[in-house]
Amino acid sequence: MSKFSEDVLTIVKQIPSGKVVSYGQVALLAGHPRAARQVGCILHFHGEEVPWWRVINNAGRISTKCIEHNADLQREFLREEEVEVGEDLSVDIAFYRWYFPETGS
DNA sequence: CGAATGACCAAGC
DNA sequence: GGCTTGGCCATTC
Repeated sequence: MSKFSEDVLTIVKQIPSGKVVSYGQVALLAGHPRAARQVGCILHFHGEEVPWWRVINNAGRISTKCIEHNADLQREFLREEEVEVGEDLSVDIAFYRWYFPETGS
C-alpha cells in the first residue's frame, strides 16, 4: 500500500451518498492529475469500507474493460443511492457529479 | 533500471 | 453522442 493509494482511498471516502466522481478528479486530489488509471486499479481491490461504486470514468460510464469486476453490483449500489443508471451502465454525470469542497472546482 | 500492464483521458472520425 | 488511437503514470516483474 503506497502513499498514493492511501490518499486515493481517503478522498473516495469523502464522497457523499447519491453523488459520483470521475477517476480523473480523484487522481487530481491525490496529487497525480494524470494517474486516473491507478485510481480505478486501486478501488476494485478493497471492500465496502470505501464507496468505490461512486467512482466512474469521465464519460459517466462504468468501465468493464478489465477483469470481471462487479459492474452489475455497482449499478445496484448507485440505484440504491437514488442515482439513475442506464442499461448500458451510463450515468447522468453532469447532474450527479460531486465537486470536492477543497478544490471548489 | 527497462519493459509490460491497466475500473483512464483527450482528441479525431 | 459513441467508437478508435495515442499518450500519461504508478505499480509490478
